[in-house]
This record gives sequence, C-alpha cells and structure tokens, in this order.
Amino acid sequence: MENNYHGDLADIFRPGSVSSGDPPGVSDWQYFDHDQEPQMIQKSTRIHEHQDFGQPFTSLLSDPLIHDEGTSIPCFFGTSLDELEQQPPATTTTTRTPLGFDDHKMKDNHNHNHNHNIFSKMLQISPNAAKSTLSSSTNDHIITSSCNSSSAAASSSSKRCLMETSSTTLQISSPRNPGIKRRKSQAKKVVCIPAPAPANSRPTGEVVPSDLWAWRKYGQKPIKGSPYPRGYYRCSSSKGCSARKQVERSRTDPNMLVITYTSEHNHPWPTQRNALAGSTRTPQPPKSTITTTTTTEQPPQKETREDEGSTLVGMVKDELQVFEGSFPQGYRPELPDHAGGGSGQPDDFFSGLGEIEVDPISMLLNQGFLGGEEEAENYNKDLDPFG
DNA sequence: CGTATTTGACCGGCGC
DNA sequence: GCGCCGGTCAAATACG
Repeated sequence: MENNYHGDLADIFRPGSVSSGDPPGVSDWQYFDHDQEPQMIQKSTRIHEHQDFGQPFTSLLSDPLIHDEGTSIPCFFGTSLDELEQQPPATTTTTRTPLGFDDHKMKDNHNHNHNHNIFSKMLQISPNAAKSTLSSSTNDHIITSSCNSSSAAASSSSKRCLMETSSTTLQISSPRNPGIKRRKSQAKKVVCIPAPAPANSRPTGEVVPSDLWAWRKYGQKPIKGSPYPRGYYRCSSSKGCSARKQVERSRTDPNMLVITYTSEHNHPWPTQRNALAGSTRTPQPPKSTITTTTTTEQPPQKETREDEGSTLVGMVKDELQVFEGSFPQGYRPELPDHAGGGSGQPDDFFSGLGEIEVDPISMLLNQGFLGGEEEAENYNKDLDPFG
C-alpha cells in the first residue's frame, strides 16, 4: 500500500481508512478551518489513500469515537500541552478563532458533505504570527489548538470538545527550521481521551492508557499549575525509536487524559501483543496500602481502592457500551459472546477486564489501524486476549 | 536475572 | 544574566 506518511504533523489530521464494516453515522468527524465554522466531512468522502498503518495515532482519527455524539473525544491536536491546558475554556479573543463545537453543531452539520482535502484545511500559522496573526504561510507550518472538555466522558453528561486556534504557537519542523532542535518546537500530537477505567490505573491513581505501542516510563514530573503529575514514556518496541509520549490528566477535567505524542516511531507498529510488555505490565499495588501514595500532588478525588470495586465494573461496562456502538463489525467478534448472544457471564467478563487493558486508546487502535480485512483478521489472531 | 518503574539529579530552553 | 520549569538521564528498586 502506498504510504504517504511523511512524519509531519499533517498526519494528525489524516483520516485513516476505516474498516468496511464501519457503521454509518458514527464516523463523521469535524475538521476546522480557521476562518470557517466547524464543518463536517463524512468518512465516505475521506481519503483512503492516506491510510497509514505505521501510525497508530494517525489511525485514531478514523475512529468512530471521535464522532460519536456520546463520546466526542478523543480530540486530536497539534499543540503543546501547556497551551492546551492554559487556554481558558471557551473564551474568545481576537487572537483566537473559537472552533468549539458541540453536539448541536455536530447535528446541525451532520449532513454537510465537504469533499475537501483535509490537509488543505489545516491551520497554517506563520511563526511570526505568534503575535497572533493567522496566515497561510506556505513554508512554515504551525498548528495550534486547544482542547477543553468541559465534562468528561466518564461523566455521561453532554461532552464537548473545543478546538481553538491559539495565539501561542507551536512550531513544527519546516524548511526554515530544518531539524528539531528545541524541545518546545517539537511536533507534538495531543490526544484527549476519557480517562480509562480504574482498571488501567496505577495504585497511585495514575492512569495508564495503553495503545499498540510498547511504552516504557522513564520519568514523571509534577507540572506546575496542575495537581497531576505528568508521566513520560518512550517507545520500547524498538531500540532507537525516538517516539515519546506524555500522559497526564487534564487539570481542567480530571476525567480527561491528555496524551502528548512527540517524535515518530521509526518502526512498524507491533503486531504481537508480546511486544507490548512495557505497556501491559500489570500494575501492582504497593506492599504498603494504597493510601500511601508516592506523591502528595494527587488530588483528593483520585481513584481509590473503592473505585476498583463494584463501580469499576459499571465504569468498564459503560466504556464498552460506548465503544460497542462504534465498533465496526469486524471488531465485535473479538469480544466474548456477551453482546450479541447475551449468553450469560457478562459480569465475569467485565470483572476480568480488570486484568486486561481495554481502554479507549487500544479500542481505537484495534479497529482504527486495520485497513484491510485480512490485516484485521491477522491482527485479531495476534492480539485477541481471548483467543 | 532480565526488564520495568521510581525518583532525584541534571540539562537546557525560555521568560523576565 | 538569572532563575524557573519542563524534559531526560540514570541509579536504585521492584517485579515476574
């Protein structure tokens, strides 16, 4: 297959292909033009030619979840997390173009079918426009945005995800700036996802979303202004891979996880779950009790053991239900036969989820990466935890 | 014993 | 130039 991946931020907005079984209506997604209202394009008009199997993140874009009105996240941005977090929610200034959208807009625009090349709609901001001029510079590609999810997916109330262009800019590699020398100038891909169920939480309350890459934690830092520490992970799937990600809770919405990807994987994404040891290592409670946290920065509302009790089952169920509605047919069979046949054991199954990682990211990746049915089938064989 | 995580120290970018 | 702060390193520790 043609691989048009160039390793630049443009890929963020590249809509990967979606499996043929994609249910209608859930795959519509929005893109934003800095001088237009949020608009919808439908998957059917999107571009399969840009499919990229090497980029899980990219493929996430194709995930129906993005468009599910009940789960208007994850959100994908090219921005720095700081920018993201520091943007006041839903405020509008002359230097920022509000691109907020909500369920109403999604509905209103649902039937709009814009057959544009998504890349042509990417925000391009001159580096000198930092003082807030949006331009269509052809050489300098800077994309900024901000996310605010005023309510989390975990809370089942209305969710919205706002994207805003920002007056502060993040500079992506450009002809004028060959190479990436400055950390803060690195291309970053920011994903907002609902915090996975406590099953994926560490004893400290840290939430560890998994994806198909193997990530090894190499650091954790408290972030000024945020009650939540930021975890630093690097790809351990392949030596020499410079891919990194940062995981932290949104300071504005603890139920949201903000994952910032930096650099790119220089290897194919792993097809063997065994290769994901780093991401699948079962978090073990400390020998002391859970109440002795390693950091005092954890907010009072962080998960406790109680959360892992009956409520956990409920939460996991909720998540799965959300995802179930979005799964293409090709994925569903991966789940035990509790959904279709309703044959018993749902409780057992969901209880068991505490030991396997089923979270939005992996869910997204599971279906989003698989462009072809054959690959999907192979993938299923490899990764099916029940298989 | 190999691998992953934790955590304090260090480095460097960036704002003032 | 200085200090803050984010990001990374690496030794110690934990775990299977």
